[in-house]
Amino acid sequence: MTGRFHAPGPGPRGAPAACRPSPVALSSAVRALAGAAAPSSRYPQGAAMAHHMISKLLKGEVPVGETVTIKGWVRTRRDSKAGLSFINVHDGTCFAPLQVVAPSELPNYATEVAKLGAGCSVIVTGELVASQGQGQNVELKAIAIEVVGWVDDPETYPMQPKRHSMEYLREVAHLRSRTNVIGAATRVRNCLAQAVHRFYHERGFYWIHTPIITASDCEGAGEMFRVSTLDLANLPRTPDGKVDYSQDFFGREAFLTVSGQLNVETYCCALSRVYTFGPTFRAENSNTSRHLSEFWMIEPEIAFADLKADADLAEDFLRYIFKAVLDERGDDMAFFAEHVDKEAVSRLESFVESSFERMDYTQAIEALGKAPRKFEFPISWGMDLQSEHERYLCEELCKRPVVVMNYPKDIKAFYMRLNEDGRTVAAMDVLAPGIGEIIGGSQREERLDVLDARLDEMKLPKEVYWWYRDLRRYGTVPHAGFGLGFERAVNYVTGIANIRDVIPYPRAPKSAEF
RNA sequence: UCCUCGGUAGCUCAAUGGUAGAGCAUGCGGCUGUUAACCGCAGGGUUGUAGGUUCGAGCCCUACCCGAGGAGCCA
Repeated sequence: MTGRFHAPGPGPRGAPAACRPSPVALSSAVRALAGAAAPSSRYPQGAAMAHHMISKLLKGEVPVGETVTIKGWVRTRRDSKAGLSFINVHDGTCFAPLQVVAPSELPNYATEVAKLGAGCSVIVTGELVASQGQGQNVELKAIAIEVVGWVDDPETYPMQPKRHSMEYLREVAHLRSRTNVIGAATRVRNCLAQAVHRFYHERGFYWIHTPIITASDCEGAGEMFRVSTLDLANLPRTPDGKVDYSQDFFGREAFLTVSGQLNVETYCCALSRVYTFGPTFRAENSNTSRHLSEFWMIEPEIAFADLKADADLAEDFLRYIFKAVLDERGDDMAFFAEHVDKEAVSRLESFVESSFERMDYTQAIEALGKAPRKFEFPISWGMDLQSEHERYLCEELCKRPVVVMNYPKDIKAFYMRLNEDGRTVAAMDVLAPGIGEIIGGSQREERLDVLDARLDEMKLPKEVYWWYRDLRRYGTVPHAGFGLGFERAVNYVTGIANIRDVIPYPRAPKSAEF
């Protein structure tokens, strides 16, 4: 792979350096031209931003006739013997590239422009004009094209102007961000993340930065990654032969967090409405299209709230962030609908207009019993739902997201609130078509005696939960929350099937090259 | 981790146990206000790795590596 990290310079068939115009001289001319047309803003514009984003040009924010400068990467070049070339340049600010029309009169046309190919970086100054061709409203009639970086060996440049498989793109993760599909997924992901913060900010929630390193493994959600500075080849031992963690960095065992929930509960019971949004780590050996070893999770927690309020919040929340994508990323969503998943846009549109189906676990079991099809695993009350059952509920029975509530206590975590019936807890899962469980949440057990009884029942040590129990001793309140797997939400929105394609650098078992 | 399927040119894929091919990409030429342009020519291969069976293996067998789909765990 190191062979692909070439020093910048002309390609083997590119122009020799002596033939090229001085980049310094051209750059200053370009800056002077661009400065006059710089977009206005109430915030200062740095010199580095003294050029135009392609998104603004295509949106018509700059009038035709203006002289503008763009900076970006070449997608394709088509030559016309009428004495010009068409160069599609993208800069990531929107889905579409801008078509640059390069006349053969350019001083570096034969030596450089005619040799441009996919991946080359360029700075183009020219006049914004109405397009004579189909497919775009405006195009850039080039006055000067500066080649900033050549593609060292076009024959082995991994990105071609064609459809690549998602599996292949994963192998070139450092370059796949230049493709249509990953670029679109990146913009949608950002749109969702911004909408998450906006949603909570508008409702008076505080973003709590819960710790990434946790010093106890009492979080109870599966395998954890150990954090240690001990020398693995020479571990300190206690007299009875065990590893002596008192000599480790934190003086005790430490791990990467699998959830911010327990920590954020303490802030909830003081600031009322809080949420976390950060990375989460699971060391499970999961090889599926829905699991990552490192993923991002959003965990709101609300005080003086029950399970219904929790489900209401989940619904409002998802509707809000999906609406944001429809409002802000129509270009990218149109691409997903055309090339990735036909339903991508219509699914979101119906999502923001309709409510979730809600049913109790007990009702779900009944519905599954009446299902006009056979399941590989028969289901009965007290069992956890299998993937096939969840899929049936949301994909076939309801054909939209379903909130399943009030599960048997024996299949759920210790902190979930025990219901009046004594055999179920106030837990909920939101199941989305094609994804499965996208949200898991619950009302928390706020009664100390009931919590203690649950800890005993599940043989969990009370000592390590001392601070969590304190919340129930000092001014306890009913509270509830949930966790949304951020990447699963991006999968759902874009229609991209594999979770490894909606995060820049996926971490999974045997997979962390980049 | 388990089950199933797969790995052939830069990419996507063909090839009855008998000479390893196409499209796209790349290079060169032609043509054209073009739109993943089009036409022609050319270069490009230790068939995932290591063994084995056979006169002969891309194809059959064994092990391993990697990937995909499904399952479990979960978000």
